[in-house]
Amino acid sequence: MTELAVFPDPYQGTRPPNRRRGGLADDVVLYVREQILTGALKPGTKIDQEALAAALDVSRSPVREALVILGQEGLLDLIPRRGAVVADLTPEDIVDHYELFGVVAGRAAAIAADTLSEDEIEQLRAIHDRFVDGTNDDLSALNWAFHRIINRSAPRRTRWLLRLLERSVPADYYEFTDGWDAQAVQHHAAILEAIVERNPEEARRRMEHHLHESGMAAVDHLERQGFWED
Amino acid sequence: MTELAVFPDPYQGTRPPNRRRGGLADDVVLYVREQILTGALKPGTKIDQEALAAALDVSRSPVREALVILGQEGLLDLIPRRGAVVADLTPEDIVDHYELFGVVAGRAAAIAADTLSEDEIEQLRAIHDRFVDGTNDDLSALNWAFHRIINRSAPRRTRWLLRLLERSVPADYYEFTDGWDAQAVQHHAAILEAIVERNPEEARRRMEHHLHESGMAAVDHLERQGFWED
DNA sequence: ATTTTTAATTTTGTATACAAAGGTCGTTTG
DNA sequence: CAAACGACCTTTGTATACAAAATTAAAAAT
Repeated sequence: MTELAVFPDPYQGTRPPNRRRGGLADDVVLYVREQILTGALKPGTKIDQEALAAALDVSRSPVREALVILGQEGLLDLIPRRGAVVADLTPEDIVDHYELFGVVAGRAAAIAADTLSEDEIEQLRAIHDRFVDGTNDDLSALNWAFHRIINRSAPRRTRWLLRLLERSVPADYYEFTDGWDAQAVQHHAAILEAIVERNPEEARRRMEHHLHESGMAAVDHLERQGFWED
Repeated sequence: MTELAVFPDPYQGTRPPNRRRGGLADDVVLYVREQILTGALKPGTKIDQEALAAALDVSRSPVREALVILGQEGLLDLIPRRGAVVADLTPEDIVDHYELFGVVAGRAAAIAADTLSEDEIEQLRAIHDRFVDGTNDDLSALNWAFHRIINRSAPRRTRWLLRLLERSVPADYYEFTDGWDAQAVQHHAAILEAIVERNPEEARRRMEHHLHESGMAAVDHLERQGFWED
């Protein structure tokens, strides 16, 4: 409709024809979140509900639900009666976010050191070995699997928060570039060791350190990608 | 409409006549959240959108947005195509939640010990003094003010998470009953002391301890209130 | 009598319609 | 010329309408 291509609409008709898992709102969330986290949508940009709906070929109902979700995630500022605006996402925000991620994931790691069964620790080691090897598999998937085993030992509310923190930050976009994967291997090895030794406090410290460094890597990568240009 | 009074509708016509701050969705969120956190709505209860809309005399549009928000807060489970159900909220969940609150507020306290100005520390002491006194003011408000000074020294994302964690848990309902206020005074004094001494790690530890004990008090109080009866 | 099938009903998800607040732009007035 | 006002247009928030999935009830079959 409008010639201002805020939503270039690469998804036109791309949605799987018949089968649909969640609702349309989920699609909208995924789309807008990606736009924000890749830097396509800059902070301060106003979200035009109508335009977004048109771009994704849905009505404003699912769009509005999506905006509410992204607002809760802190990616959008929802100002009553005047719409949604892309929230600021400064380097400080990223660092802070990963620091929070650190204290929560650290808690999970401490619990894991206390409660993981020998069998689960063995699984963890197996995944880590393939991670060290690095040639065979998708590193991102292995990284995810490693953290998953640790995190699922945490109680429900902690898992809930970890999922929330995981979603609302650039992740897949930066991981395993440059020498980061080598760093991550080191970190994972140290965490695994602390868990094997049943040392919760050390596991916590090392997980916090891991996430701290992840935050630095993320900021670094985003800067190089020109995320904060213009 | 229906004789099954799932939503007894005490709010009928109670909304301020003309002035409205947020949207209707906020009202619905407040209402349902209160119902859940006071135990009026038990875990597993299905939320009937139509009935809720009728009870609050709004349409389903704001109701659906409210349900999305409460889903994000973890108070409701939203199952696609089959609606919203009140999420489980076991003693373990409460304890876990306060533990998370602890690590995040602990981070804020550590930052406060590092960065609060002398002037802000003086404000903190003043509020604490009135808190100790206890006779003049609303303890709940003073408690809030105390934590607010500490929390606002934290970076943006941390403040965001603290707000989220604050909302989605029983708080006002239990605080300052029995001997809890005496406990809280002790805790606050210890935290203040660590901040005055510019000792971040001690401030963090004491804040974590404070929130840990708060969680215990919350569970204790909820149990006595019959929150988990039936 | 119990289970399976199928038709009817309810309830959700999505689209559309409408009212009101917000923003825009030109005009007026100091 | 700048600030203030006002008519017009846009966008949001809310209500309603409609289609499809899910649930319930009834009927049929084992």
